[in-house]
Amino acid sequence: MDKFLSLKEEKQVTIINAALGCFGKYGYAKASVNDIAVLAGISKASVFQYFGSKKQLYAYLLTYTGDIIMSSFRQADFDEKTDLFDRILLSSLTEAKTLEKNPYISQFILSAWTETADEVRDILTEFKNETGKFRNHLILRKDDVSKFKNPNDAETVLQILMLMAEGYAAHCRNDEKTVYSSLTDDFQKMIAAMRRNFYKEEYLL
Amino acid sequence: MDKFLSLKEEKQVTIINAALGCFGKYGYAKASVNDIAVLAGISKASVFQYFGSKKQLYAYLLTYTGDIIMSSFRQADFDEKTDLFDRILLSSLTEAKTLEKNPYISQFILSAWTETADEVRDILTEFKNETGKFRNHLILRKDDVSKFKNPNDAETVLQILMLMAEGYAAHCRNDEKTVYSSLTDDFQKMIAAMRRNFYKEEYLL
DNA sequence: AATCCCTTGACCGATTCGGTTATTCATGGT
DNA sequence: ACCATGAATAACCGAATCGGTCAAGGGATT
Repeated sequence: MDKFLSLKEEKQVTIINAALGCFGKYGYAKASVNDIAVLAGISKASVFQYFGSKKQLYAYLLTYTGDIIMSSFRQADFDEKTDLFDRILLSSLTEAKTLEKNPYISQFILSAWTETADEVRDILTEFKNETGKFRNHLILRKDDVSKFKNPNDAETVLQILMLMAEGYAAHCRNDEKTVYSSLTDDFQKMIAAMRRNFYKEEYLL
Repeated sequence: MDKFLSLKEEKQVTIINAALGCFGKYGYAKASVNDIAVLAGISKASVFQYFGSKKQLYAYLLTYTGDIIMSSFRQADFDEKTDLFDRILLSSLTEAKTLEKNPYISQFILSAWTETADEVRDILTEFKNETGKFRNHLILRKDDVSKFKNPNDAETVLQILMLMAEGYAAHCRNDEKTVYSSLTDDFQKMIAAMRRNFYKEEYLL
């Protein structure tokens, strides 16, 4: 795989995105190496030259995406943000930025979690153990609840935001032409409106 | 295809769901007739016995799902509901009921809209023309806006609800074990909370 | 012009593709 | 008990595609 790493970065990104897209869309079994090669604009033989085998390519993508997710979550320190909406917003912005550079990462990871192909079962269990513990940042804290006009709404709002995030991700994935930044602006606007209407006035600053 | 229609309904549903799931998940080219047969618990030869060819099966599914969508939308008359939240809720309930009976319909239709296989291009354009005009029911009306404490929030709330619906659909699709009715309860709770916090008090009854 | 390395068209055996056919199986009438 | 009949499928077909290999180009560098 050092063969692959010595390529110029732009070509690497093209190939990686092609592979992420194919595996993410079709799953391991149905995604053929030829599909990936054609989508990346190179020959099938080159893919094997770079990665050795289909399984090794898949394994590389797992560690690649795993590293990106980890580092982007480490970089944005959630513990500093003490407000529920701020944490939600920061999480979304982080994810949007990652997606902008590499649009197929979330799709790939999502498919990896439901992948059942025997050939990659071993490396998948390893991957799941490593990354299974991220995303505990969005829990509802005690001091969040008290800010709501009606404290019972806190749990409901969290569910709303979760659903929105899912829909947002699905939306991004389906529409490649979408400019992420503008969508993110809309998302910020929505969250601001929610906070403005659900919070007690003294917490609106 | 009369061969297929003379089967007992339960078996029909099983086969249809298997086919919808495979086509929806993989797309026309990658979904093989064998996949569908195995998933439905029948032999591949039977599929050809029932539908003649892969393309004819796909065409049947298009009209099948198209009819279901149309009739379920006709049945729930949206024009009678004059409130934005009521219309959203009714739309969601209708969709949830349809999904409960046939979980893969939305996935199939979604994939059909991005299908590019040459072999089914002709029947797809026909299908898109027929069904392209439904779903204009969720437009924001003039009398909705005035109910908001801040009229500017109306547009934002509509976007939030759209995102939630997308996330809701994605959620339903990924988690088969989910009891739809309970999820629908949660959804109702969320919408109620939104209305309670965004509307002027005189519209809360 | 000889060397080197990267890329790829052509090819391999094996599998799977959409589709067909001949056999098996269940069932009901006699 | 027997057979006739229709439904379901195992076995099969040629063609295409699968993951993977390899030797023949092609473009630099010396």
